[in-house]
Amino acid sequence: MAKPKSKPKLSTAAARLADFPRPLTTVDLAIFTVREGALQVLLVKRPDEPGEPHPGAWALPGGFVDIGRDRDLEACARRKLKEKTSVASPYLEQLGSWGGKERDPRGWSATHVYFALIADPGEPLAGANAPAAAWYPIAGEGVKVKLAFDHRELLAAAVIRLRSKVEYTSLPVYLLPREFTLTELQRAFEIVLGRPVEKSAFRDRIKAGDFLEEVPRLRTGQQRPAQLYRVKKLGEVVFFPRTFSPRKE
Amino acid sequence: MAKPKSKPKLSTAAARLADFPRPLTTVDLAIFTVREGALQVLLVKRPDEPGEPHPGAWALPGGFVDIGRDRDLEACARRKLKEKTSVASPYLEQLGSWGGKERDPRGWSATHVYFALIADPGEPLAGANAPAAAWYPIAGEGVKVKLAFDHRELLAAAVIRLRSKVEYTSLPVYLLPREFTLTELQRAFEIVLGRPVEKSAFRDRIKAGDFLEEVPRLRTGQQRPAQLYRVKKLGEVVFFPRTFSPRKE
DNA sequence: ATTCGTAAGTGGGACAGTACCCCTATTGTG
DNA sequence: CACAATAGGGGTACTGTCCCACTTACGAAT
Repeated sequence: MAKPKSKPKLSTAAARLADFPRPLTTVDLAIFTVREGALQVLLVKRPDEPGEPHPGAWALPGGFVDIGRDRDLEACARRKLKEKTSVASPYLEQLGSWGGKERDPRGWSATHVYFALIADPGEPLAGANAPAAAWYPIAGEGVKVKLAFDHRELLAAAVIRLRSKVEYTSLPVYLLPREFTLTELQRAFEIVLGRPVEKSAFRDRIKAGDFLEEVPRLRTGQQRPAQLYRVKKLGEVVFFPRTFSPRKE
Repeated sequence: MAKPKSKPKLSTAAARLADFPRPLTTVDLAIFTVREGALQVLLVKRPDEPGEPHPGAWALPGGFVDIGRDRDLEACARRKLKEKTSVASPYLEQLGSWGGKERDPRGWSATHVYFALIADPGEPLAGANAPAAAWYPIAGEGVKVKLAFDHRELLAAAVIRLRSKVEYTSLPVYLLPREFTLTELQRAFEIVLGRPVEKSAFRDRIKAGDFLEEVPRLRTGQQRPAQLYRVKKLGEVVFFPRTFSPRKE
């Protein structure tokens, strides 16, 4: 099974364990929101200290798993999300894992990548010992700045997964505040998908999904007020039976 | 970011690294095929040696990442797949990762789970130093035997992912030999989905997907011979615009 | 007070895709 | 010649997109 063949046979399992140097283990996060009419991702600046790889470069927030504090990978991801945004994310999903010899100069490493959707919390807080953080708009499948490690690849995978799931799920509700209008929700879909969406078809779809409830308030503005809605069960994701607009294109 | 707060500040990144004990890192595989009219998964028997957890229990095949031999996680998965089935899998996909304090008695561990689809290779080879292996039919979301570690959960996730993707992709072609008839392919869909599929609708769907080519041979039998087909591009997976049978049920 | 502009929200009809059912033809075996 | 399974065609019904038009509700301008 997992026995190194070039070495003499060892008699105890404990001794065999020692034959396998352990990879570095990290968790990274792709945290998305909709800000200023664009899909944006939260990036942090790598520390500028001796021995740190990619000093000063932008990267996805994340870091080493702390086997003392983190009971499991998701708890680790939630901890880091909280540290970065002070937001208890309504939506957190594992994207996958990337591991290999070359991706970190400090050695063979494996990272577990999660992606989170949150409502725009405003400018990221740059506390005293908090590293510099900033929202970057998504352009294509990534951002315009260079990213540390293989984070360009991780981010691209996250963007692709997000876009593809938005085609057939209700995910974008978690990019908005708890309460929103149908038009705002439609804009969120359009921003993620990067194309316009038919109003009638969109509203039919949402109605058929039956995952929103009216809240007894209105969004007032210059024109006719809009009904406010929110998801019935926070965290719930509805799968539609068809992809979004098969007729287009 | 990932700095333990209870300890004195260290001056070098290398020293900080040492503060993070590394989790055990493994790769596990859910290898599926269609055998004897059922969806089946390959299991191996855990070694019966001192110090080994869950001795003699059935488990998903897998083992420690070998950072000397495996350039990355997928290579590690392919190596283990090859060792177990001597099959170069046409389809291998990462399912996700599970990590936590409790899942392995040897300590905090993280496993990277892949699932593979292969054509029925017959009985698994029980070589000299190869552990006992066997195909088990899937019942519900798992198998009837108890599994080691948290493998029941991993397998359930794999089965759910497989079933759900079969609703809108061409995946089952990789559960069959390279060449097959449309009826055999339909049976494969039905076996995975666990429900009958309309013949006309099925054939329309396959034709619309346009991923099969005729091979100039026929499957002869007791009746009218059937046209043999195979996928045009090995490894390709087609996504249909709708889930399989929204009208039913 | 009336009019105007704008965005919200509703509704109908054409159209495409396809699930579903039924029927027929084909082509081997016994 | 009957049988069995493959292959394929036709027709209906239903779903959901897409397009267009219309009404509603508010603030602002006149």
